[in-house]
Amino acid sequence: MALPQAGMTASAPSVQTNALPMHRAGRPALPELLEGHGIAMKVRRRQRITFASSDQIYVVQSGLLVLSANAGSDRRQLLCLLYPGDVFSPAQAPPLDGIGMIAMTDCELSRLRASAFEQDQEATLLINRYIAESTSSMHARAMLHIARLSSLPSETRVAAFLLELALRLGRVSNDQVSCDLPLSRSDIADYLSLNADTLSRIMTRLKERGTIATIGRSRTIVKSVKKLCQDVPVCAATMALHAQQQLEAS
Amino acid sequence: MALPQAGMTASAPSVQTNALPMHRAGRPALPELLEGHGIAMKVRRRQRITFASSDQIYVVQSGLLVLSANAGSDRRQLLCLLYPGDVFSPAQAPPLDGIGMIAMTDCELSRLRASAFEQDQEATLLINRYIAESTSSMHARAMLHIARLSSLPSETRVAAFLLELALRLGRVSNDQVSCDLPLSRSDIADYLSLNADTLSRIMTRLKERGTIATIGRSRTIVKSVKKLCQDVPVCAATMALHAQQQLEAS
DNA sequence: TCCGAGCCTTGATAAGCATCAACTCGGCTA
DNA sequence: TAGCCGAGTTGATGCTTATCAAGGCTCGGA
Repeated sequence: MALPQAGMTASAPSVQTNALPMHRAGRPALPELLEGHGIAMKVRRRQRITFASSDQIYVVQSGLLVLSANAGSDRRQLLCLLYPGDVFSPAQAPPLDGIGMIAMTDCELSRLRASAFEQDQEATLLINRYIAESTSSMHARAMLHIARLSSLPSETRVAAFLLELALRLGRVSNDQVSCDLPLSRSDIADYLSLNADTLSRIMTRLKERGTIATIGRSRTIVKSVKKLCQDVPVCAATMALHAQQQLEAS
Repeated sequence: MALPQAGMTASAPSVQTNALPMHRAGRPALPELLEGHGIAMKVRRRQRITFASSDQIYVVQSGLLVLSANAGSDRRQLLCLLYPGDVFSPAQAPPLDGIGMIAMTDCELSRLRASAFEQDQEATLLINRYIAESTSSMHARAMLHIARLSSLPSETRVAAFLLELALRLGRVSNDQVSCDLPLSRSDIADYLSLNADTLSRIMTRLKERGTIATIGRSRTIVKSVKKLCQDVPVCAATMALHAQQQLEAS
C-alpha cells in the first residue's frame, strides 16, 4: 500500500495522469505505518458504500468518490468530493436520508477502525495528525464549495468546478489541461445545485466561447487555465486547495 | 475556564438560556486539561478576528461567531457558524479574500498553539480526540448546510435555519421556543444565500402563517417545533447535530 | 421625549434558472 | 456494422428570487 496516487480514470488505464501524490503541499505523507492497520477495499464505479459502523474510517488511496444524500423531495444531492489522500469517517457526514459514499471511478480504499488509534502507541500521534490535517483540509474545501454555490452565478460556478477537476485529475500540457470527467452531467448538476438541462446549456456556452472543448462525452479540455482563472473569482483559493505540488508540462 | 456554556445572548444577561453544555451528545467534554494551555480572549459583538498565524487554534467557550469571506463581486458570504465547544483553526478555512471570523455576540474564546499538542504528553491524546470530534462534527454541519442551500426552496431553508438556531440558542417552554437572533436580517441572508429583501418577505410569510412570531427586531418565537419540523425535510439531521442533550421544559 | 440613522419592510420589475417535452447523439451489443 | 438505449441537448414557458426604489419602523442618543 503506497502513497495515494492521482487521477485513476474511470474505465481504461490508457490515460495516464501525472503520478504526483494527491495531497496539498505541506501535508505530511500518509505514513506507511497505516499498513497492518487497514483493510484494503476495491470498489467499482457506481458502487455504493453505506456507513455500517461509526467506528469505521475510510482512507481514499485512489479514485474519486462522492458523499451523497437525499435532502428535500427525494432529490439526490452530492455533498462532497473525496480525493486520494482524504480520510473520511461517518462522523463527518450528517444523518440525512440515503447518506453514503458513491464511487465515481473504480477506487481503492483502506478501511480502518477509529478505535485502533486511541491507544497511545508510537505511530498514533503521526497518524492522528495526518487525519486531523485531512479533516481540516476537507472542511476548507467544504467552505469553498459553499462560497461557490452561494456567491457565484451558475456559469462561473461550473467554471470553478472544472478548474478544480482539471487541477485534481487533469493532464497538463502548456496552459492546456485535458481531463476525464468521472461525473456524468447529472452528477455535476447534483453537485453544483443546478438542473441537468441548465448545466448542459452552460457547457455548450463554455464550448462556444472557447473556454473548454470536449472529446466524446466525458473527456474535457480546458483550453487555457489562465483564462479560466480570470473568469473565476475563487481561483486563488481553488488553486491553493486543489493544485498538485507542481503542475509540470508533459 | 469551565465547560462551554450555551446561549450567551447578545447584549443583556437578562435572558438566561438553558445552561447545558453545547455539544453533541456523546462527545466527551472539553477537558479542563486545556487550562494552562490557552490564552483567554474576549471579543465584542461585531468584532473581527483575522487569522494571523496558522499555528493558532481557537476554542469557542461562549457566544456565537461566523466564518466570513468575500467571494465573487465583493459580496460578503457567511460560510459557517461557530458555536460554543467548537474548535477552529485557520486550516479549516479556505484562503478566500477577506476571510476571517466575526463575532455575532460578545464571545469568550481560548487561543491555543497547535504545536502545543504535538508532543506526546499524557493529556495530548484526549485533547486531540476532542479536537478531532469537533472538526468532524463541523464537517457534518457543513454538509448539512450544503444540503439546505442546494435542495431546499428559500422558505424551507429559512425554516431549517430557524430550527437550528432555536435548538442551539433557544429557551424552551412546552413545544414553543423563543430565542434571540444574534444575526441581523442581512447576516442571515448572507448565510442562507438569499437577498435581504427576499428574506424579509419570507419572514413575513412565516409570521402570517403562524409558524413564528417576533418581538422587537431580534427576538423570535417558534410557535411549534413539531410543526416546524414537519415543514423541514432535514429536520432529523438538524436535531441530531444541533439539539442539546435534553430539551427540558422550563 | 424627540430625533436621527440604520435596519427592516414592501411593491414593481426583470433576470436567471427550473421544468417539460421533443429530439439528437454517443457508446455498447449483437 | 446496424441498431438500440440511455445520456445529453435544445426550445418554449413559467416560477422563483434578485434588484431597485420608496417608505416605515427600532433603537440609541441628546
